[in-house]
Amino acid sequence: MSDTAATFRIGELAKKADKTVRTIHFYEELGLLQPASRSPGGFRMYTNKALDRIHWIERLQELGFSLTDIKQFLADFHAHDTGPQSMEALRSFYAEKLTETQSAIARLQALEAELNASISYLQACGGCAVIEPVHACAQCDDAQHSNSDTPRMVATIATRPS
Amino acid sequence: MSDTAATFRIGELAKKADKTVRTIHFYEELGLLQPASRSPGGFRMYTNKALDRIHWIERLQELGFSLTDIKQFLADFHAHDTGPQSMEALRSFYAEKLTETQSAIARLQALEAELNASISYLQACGGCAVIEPVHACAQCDDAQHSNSDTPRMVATIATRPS
DNA sequence: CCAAACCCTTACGTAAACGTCAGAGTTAGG
DNA sequence: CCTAACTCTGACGTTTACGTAAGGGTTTGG
Repeated sequence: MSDTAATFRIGELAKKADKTVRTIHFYEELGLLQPASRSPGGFRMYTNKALDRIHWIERLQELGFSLTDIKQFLADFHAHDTGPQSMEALRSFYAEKLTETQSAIARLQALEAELNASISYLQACGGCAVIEPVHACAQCDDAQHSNSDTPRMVATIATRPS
Repeated sequence: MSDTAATFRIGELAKKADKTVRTIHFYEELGLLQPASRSPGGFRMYTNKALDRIHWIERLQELGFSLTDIKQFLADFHAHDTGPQSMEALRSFYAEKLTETQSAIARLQALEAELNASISYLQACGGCAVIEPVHACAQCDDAQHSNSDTPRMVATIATRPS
């Protein structure tokens, strides 16, 4: 964990987090991230905790959360004030996303399979199916691809502009 | 494949495809889908090929394509006019997305693992870590979770609003 | 103390993928 | 032929996650 208590300004935080200054401002507007303090002149000062927070936000975004989802969660989280309640909020928040993530993985794997099928089909065939219906394909009218198993992702696109 | 040559109006297509009429209009604006014909009065008339096309678009969207990506591809595709060239365009289009899909799967699996770790951590601990630093946790200061292996997705959120 | 490099707030701009009227014409059933 | 249900073409609205610029102050190295 990032643990030195030094503070720095927004530009440096932006660099460390690989985000723009505007993005950090924006997170603050949404209530996702507060500076640890302000300089005498009004500059936002951050510690490394802000960096952790940004990384956390990034992860949640990768999981498919919108920033407003995250904002909502933070509200819920700080609403209950006892530890176990908050932890339960966090746990169920994660649990819900876990199942969504798992089904997302399953969907992508199905699509991966379809892509593989389409690609090898296209490699086997000389391009015939793309323009003409499969049965008009002369050079590869064999077991490689019978009339019936043209991958949908190939068959559909094969039709010329209607 | 959908193969009856009957034609129908946009509302029916919308129902079959589970899209709104506006969405279909929008696809047409982008050049992704043309009606097979128009009625004497100017209504768009579609065949089942339109349905296939919509399903194809859906799949590509699931793969992370934007509609303008798809539009771009269709342009490329119809630009070459020989079969093999078009099929090569299609194949490389799919091939590129295949690798992206595979790394997307990998990323999601990593996140899945993190979520699992966080969830079981939160279940083992009574919620202590959420409010106080882990070492202040009284009831579960054992091997279950030592100071060092708090999942980042738990540790980060654990800090109260700065 | 002076200038370059930062930072402040305010506010309008952008792209994607549609949603939502509005006002008018078209079809299908009775 | 009449009406309800459907469709047409604009055209402006919406959300998300920032980008971009304007017109200022603030810090810091020399």
